[in-house]
Amino acid sequence: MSKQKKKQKVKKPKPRIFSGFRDVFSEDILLRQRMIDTIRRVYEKYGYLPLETPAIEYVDILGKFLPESTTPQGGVFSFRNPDLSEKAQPDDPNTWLALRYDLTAPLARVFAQYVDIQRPFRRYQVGPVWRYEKPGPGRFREFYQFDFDSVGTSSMAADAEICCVICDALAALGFSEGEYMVKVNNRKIMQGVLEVCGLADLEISESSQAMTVLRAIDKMDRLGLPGVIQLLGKGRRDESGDFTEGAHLENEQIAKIEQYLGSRAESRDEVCRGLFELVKDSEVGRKGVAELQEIDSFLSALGYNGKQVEFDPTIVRGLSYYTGPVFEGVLTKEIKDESGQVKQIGSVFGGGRYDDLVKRFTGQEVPATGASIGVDRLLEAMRSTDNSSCRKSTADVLVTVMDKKCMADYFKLAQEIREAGINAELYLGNGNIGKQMKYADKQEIPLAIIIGSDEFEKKEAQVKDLNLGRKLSEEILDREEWREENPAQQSISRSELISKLREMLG
RNA sequence: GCAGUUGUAGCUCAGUUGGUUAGAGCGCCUGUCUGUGGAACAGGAGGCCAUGGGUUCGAAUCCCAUCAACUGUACCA
Repeated sequence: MSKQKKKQKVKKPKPRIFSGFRDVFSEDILLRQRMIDTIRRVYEKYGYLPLETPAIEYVDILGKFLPESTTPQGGVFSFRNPDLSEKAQPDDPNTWLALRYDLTAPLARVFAQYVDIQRPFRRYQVGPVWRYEKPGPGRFREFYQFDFDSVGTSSMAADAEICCVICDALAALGFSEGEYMVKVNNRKIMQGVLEVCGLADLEISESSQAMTVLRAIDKMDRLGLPGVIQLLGKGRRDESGDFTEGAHLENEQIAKIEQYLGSRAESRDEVCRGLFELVKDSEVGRKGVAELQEIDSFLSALGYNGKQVEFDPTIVRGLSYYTGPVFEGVLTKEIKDESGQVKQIGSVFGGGRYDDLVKRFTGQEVPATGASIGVDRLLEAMRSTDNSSCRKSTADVLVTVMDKKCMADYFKLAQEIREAGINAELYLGNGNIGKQMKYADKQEIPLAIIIGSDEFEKKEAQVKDLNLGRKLSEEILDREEWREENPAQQSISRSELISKLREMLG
């Protein structure tokens, strides 16, 4: 007795899940799978090859390309290497492991590690990455990225190609021209602008004024020009009363940057000309403009117009390792969220040129460029815009069980249907026929087959179109009517069953 | 990280100036309906009122702490 009491006192684990992580169910997975397949076909059309790398890397592999960063430990899930005893050398670089937080750093490692890889090396990779940061709506600590990169080429053709691939991928997903846009900028131009403003005390370091300026520009889409100008000057107080310290620029400098941010124009060429005027006194700046012009020439030759790819000086793309052109694939379509508020989806692709990433391993210059898609975000966008007509179930047909003694026959029928290339599920539960219909309805299985003793005798089968029935039921008020009409159901001889199923499934 | 708001059923929320047995809608299960989904009607299950401490004769309600969520902001490789 007392033993039992003790047993009951043992705490049962509460089912729960760590913040920022989630369970994903069939509906979402099926949709994601389909999306990934579509994008993969585009990547492969351009000749990219698949690569897989492990979820866990040594911390220094991921980390230290940001020389003075207060990260990475902050944003990374890291833990002790269990192979090493705690007494082992404390500064052994193998001591700490971490979950990868993107797919680019591991790519650089692979390239540095396998020296004999044929260059240029073009690969795509999809998989989960992990970041230890505050989760928000549509922002998780574990999420999928789908990258493609060209390593070992400094040609602007590679960068132009990245833009093409992003366009093609979004088009393949069903977004039409005008619903998406690739925005391109160049880090060299930004550096040129900073130089022209007399902020050339780069190397850009974590807390420098130049850095604060870039951060401010990066907020353009959210705060708009007035907010950015506040941040360039003294600072900005937000709705909650929190104050963000500004960059304390002189009015003259702010004016220059304002001019820079305003240098948008109808055509890419025009943007380039405007930017050139602005940074012509800076060597890097001129180089950056030249790069953009080269990209423009390729894109124009291929027929990618200004509605698909535009040059946008407000694009910053974080403060990361980018050294040249940077890209952002945005969805311009507006969506409504649950509360009916109109929202912009915004950026779904991001990337750029990172010529120094491999160098930190080998010392060798290995230019590279690429982009990454935020799979979950794009998925969310597709769900709320439209074009995801994915159901929860993989089965096209549910074979119901009327008479359990005939289970073998039902089983055989299901097999027969499968052999004809149609996904068929045999009902394996205990419910009566009503339960089984309900099951098919809830699972969103489009068709159900009913065979009882009558049908066995006549060599027939009842086939019910659940989707059609659901529609018809809206007009039926009375139970009797509902039952007698048996909506959307028909008798079909066994010999014609398969072809009829095919026909009904379209 | 900082600031504000909020934690009551699976979900969305009521819950009086502290008062005895904690409420609704939706969803779920069962039946009306023994070979047919929906609707309708009837019934049922489901709560340590986030957690821990205080104040009080008495706390979902008041106070403190912790945790979590949401919003803004910062950071974002």
